[in-house]
Amino acid sequence: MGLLCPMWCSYQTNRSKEYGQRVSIVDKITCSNLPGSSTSSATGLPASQQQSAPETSEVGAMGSPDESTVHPSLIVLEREDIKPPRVLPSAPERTHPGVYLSSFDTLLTEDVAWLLKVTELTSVPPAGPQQEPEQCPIIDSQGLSLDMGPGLSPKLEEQVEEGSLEQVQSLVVGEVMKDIEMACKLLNITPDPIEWTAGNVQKWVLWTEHLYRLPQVGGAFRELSGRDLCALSEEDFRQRCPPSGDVLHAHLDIWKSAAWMKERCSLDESKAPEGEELWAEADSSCSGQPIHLWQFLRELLLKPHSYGRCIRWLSKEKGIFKIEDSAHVARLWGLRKNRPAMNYDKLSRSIRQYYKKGIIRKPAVSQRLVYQFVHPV
DNA sequence: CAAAAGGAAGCCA
DNA sequence: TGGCTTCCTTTTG
Repeated sequence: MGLLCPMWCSYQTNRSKEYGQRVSIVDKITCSNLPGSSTSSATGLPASQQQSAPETSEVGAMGSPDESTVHPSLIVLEREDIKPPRVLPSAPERTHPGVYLSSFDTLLTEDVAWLLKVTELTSVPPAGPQQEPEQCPIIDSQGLSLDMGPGLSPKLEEQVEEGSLEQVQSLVVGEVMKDIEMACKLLNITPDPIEWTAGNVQKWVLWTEHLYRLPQVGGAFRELSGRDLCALSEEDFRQRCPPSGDVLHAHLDIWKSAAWMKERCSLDESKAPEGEELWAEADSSCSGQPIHLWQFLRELLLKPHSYGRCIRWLSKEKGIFKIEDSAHVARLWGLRKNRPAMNYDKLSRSIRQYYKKGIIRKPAVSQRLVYQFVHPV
C-alpha cells in the first residue's frame, strides 16, 4: 500500500492521458514531504481529511474517481520537478486497440526509488491492529508488501540500500504477474484478455467486482468477447457502467499490460526473465485438469493478502484453517466452477467427502468452520 | 439458527 | 468412475 498500487497507477494514468501515450505516472506525482517540495499536503487533502481518510486500500483498489478521497498511503502526490514524459523504447504494436502501456513499464527505477523514499517519509505507524491490505492484491503477500507500517520490509529495505532498485521493480511486476496468474487459475481463464470468450469476460467482470466490492455491473458487458472488451475505451466503460466502469477499465488495463509483458518476455527467451519464471512456477493447476476443491482452498489460503478475510490458516504447519466467511468462500468456489447456486452447505458437503479420502478432516478439537488438511504442505 | 454430518441420487468429463 | 453438486434429514452447539 505504501508504494503506489499499480492498479491505482494504471487508473491515474488512464485518467490523465490519451491511449497510446506512454507517460510515467510518477511524472504526475508531486510530493510535499520530499525535500525541495513546497506542497503542504502529501495527499492534497487538508490535514483533517488525511486523518479521517478511509482505512483500507480498498479505496485505491476500487479507484474512486474522486481523487480527493484517496487514501493517504496511496500517496497521490504532486511533484514540482516534473520531468518530461519518458517514452519507452520500441513497445511492440498490438493488433487490437487499447493500450499495453503501462504502469509496470512506467515504474522506472528512479521513480521507484523516489516512491520508496516517500513511503518512508510519509509512513505513519498504524494505530491499533494492522489492517489487512487485502483489497489491493497487486502488491502483495509473502513478505513483499510495502505496507509494513513505518519503513519497508526488510527484504525491500535491503535492496534499496544496495541500490538494486531494478530488482525491486521486477519484484513488484512479479507480484502483479503472480496475482493475475492466481486469478487465472481460480477462474480458469487465460491471462490475456484478448483471448477471452464472452463467458470468460463475464467471469472476470463478476470476479473483479466481487473482489473489489464494486457495484454490480449487471449485463453491461454481456455478449462481449475479450477482444471486444479490450477495444472499449475508458469512456465506453464509463457509459456502460457509470458507477465502476473506469475502475474495471483500469483493472483490465493491468491485465492487458501483464499479458503484453509476458508476451514480450517469451519473445526474449535468452534473458530468462523473472516474469516468465513466475508464470511457469504458478502454473501447477493450469494443465487442463479441473481443479479440486482442496486445491482451490489451498490456493486461497496461500493468498492471505487477497483472501485472508474469508479463509485463513490457524496453523499452517498443522494444515489447520478456518473459513471466516463461508458465503464468500462458497461464492468464490461457485465462480470458479461456474456454479452460481453454490453455497456453503454444498461446499461443506464436498469438504466432508474428503474425510473418507483422507484429504481433509476436522481437527482434534472440532470447531465450527475449522478444518485440517491431513497432509499439510 | 447456522454449522456439522452423512445418505442418496444425479451430472459430467 | 471419480469428483463433485444437489437435496435432504438429523444432530449439535
